[in-house]
Amino acid sequence: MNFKDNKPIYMQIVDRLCDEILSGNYAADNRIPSVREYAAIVEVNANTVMRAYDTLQSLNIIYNKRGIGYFVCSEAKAMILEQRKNTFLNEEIEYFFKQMLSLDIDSESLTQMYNQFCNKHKNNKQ
Amino acid sequence: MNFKDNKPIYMQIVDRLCDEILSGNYAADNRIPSVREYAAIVEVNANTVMRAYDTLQSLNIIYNKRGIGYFVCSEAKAMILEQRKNTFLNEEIEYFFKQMLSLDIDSESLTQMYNQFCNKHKNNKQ
Amino acid sequence: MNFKDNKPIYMQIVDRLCDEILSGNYAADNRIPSVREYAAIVEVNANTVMRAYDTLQSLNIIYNKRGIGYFVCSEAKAMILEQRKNTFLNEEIEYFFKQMLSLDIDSESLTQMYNQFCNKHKNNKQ
Amino acid sequence: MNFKDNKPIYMQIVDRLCDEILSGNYAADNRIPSVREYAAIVEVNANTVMRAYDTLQSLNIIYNKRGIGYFVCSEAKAMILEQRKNTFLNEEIEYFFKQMLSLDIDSESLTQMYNQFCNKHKNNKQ
DNA sequence: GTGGTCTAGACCACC
DNA sequence: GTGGTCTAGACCACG
Repeated sequence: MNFKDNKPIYMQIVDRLCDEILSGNYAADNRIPSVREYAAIVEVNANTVMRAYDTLQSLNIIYNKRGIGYFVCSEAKAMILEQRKNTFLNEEIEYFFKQMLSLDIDSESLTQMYNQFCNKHKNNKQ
Repeated sequence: MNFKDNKPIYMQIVDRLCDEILSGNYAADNRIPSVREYAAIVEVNANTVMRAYDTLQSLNIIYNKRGIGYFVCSEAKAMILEQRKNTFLNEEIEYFFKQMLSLDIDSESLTQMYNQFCNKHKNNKQ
Repeated sequence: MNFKDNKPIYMQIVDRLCDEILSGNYAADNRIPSVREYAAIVEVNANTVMRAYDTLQSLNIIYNKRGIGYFVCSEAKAMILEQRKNTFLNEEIEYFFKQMLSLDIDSESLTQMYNQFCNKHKNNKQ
Repeated sequence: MNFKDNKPIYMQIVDRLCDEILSGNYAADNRIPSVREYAAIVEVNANTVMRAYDTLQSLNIIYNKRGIGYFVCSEAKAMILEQRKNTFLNEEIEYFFKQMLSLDIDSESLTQMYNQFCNKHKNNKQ
């Protein structure tokens, strides 16, 4: 896995696991790979994965069965979306709008760009 | 000044100075406050402000007259806008649209939120 | 069975078996369930139950007849009570009293809470 | 510092720091020792102290000023007491009462023991 | 100087 | 086998 270096690796692992859960790759109440397995997958130290799992656990996205492993919470998807929605609405959107103002981009051109983006995205999927 | 946790303080100072330049608070070829003065204003270590000034200088937004102080470049506004436009269009907007997609926010509600934001912003200025 | 997180599962099984012996559920010199049976009852790995039985054996609370099963020692109840009394008086009570002091809980409210607890406990038994 | 081994070291550091805050050793809005300093004091790896500080921060007992250090929250004492009261009332007291029941200790003898404990404690302080 | 992240490797309790 | 804790040491961004 390729990590960006503007964000801690363990947070990028958190993001990745969340994506995998949202995509249905790891379903509710299913076991996710062990710390060591996942460390091998993403080619990272086990401690770093442990920290990611720790974070996810404190966010109620995964839970631990002692001696067995980590499992996806039944409400994981909802938790992830809620989590993301919160930071999006509370932090990201304001900064984004400020940028639009200072760059003099009005809502019409924004809508236009968004539609373009959606179309491109659709085509990529097909 | 209140700093956010997700961004280095010196970068937030850079942003703030850019905003002040754009707003006309510091005009082209005028002197901006000394490092120490500005450090007092924003209540921050002088080294941190120094680093912000350094950054601004390397972006051709301010320049230094040794022994006198820092001055706003004549093309500062243009530089800032170009700078912002680049990172906005190349990096931020894509991430932002992805978030919208995954959070199921359509362009109408986005437009709505933007209009709200603009109104709030106007009122704050008055 | 619901296990708490702050104590090894096998110790919680030890506690539970002791409670069952004290309550007369398993009488002296009677056979207790096989490791596998008990593992099924409490929904736990057989190894974990094995470890609990091991512990109980080393405490002279149960004994093993090879090929037949585990049996309650004749002095089991006495052993359990002695055991508990020891750790209670030597370790737990001091910590408990310290907490009360630091949390400013006086003996009157403690008595009150205890009476409440006893009433609740009675009702549960009925 | 002597650590017990029935509890993770970093949690014992958390406890110790809380005690020091309660005792007034570290007052509200004052800086506590740096991670490395504290590691030297308690003779432990810096990572372990870092983890303790992390925990305390997530409990709103200390906060971080970037590049400067950790500081005691203004409401730290209240947070600690609330925290401790919660675990005491929710977890410890029930176990304690169960022990009393099974050991046939009534509330009178408990009160007696508590008074003894308090007297001993007073004498130690004098 | 500060914290923060990461690695490598070890040891342990527990399941 | 699992996670959890700890150490030692490194590197880095930040103030």
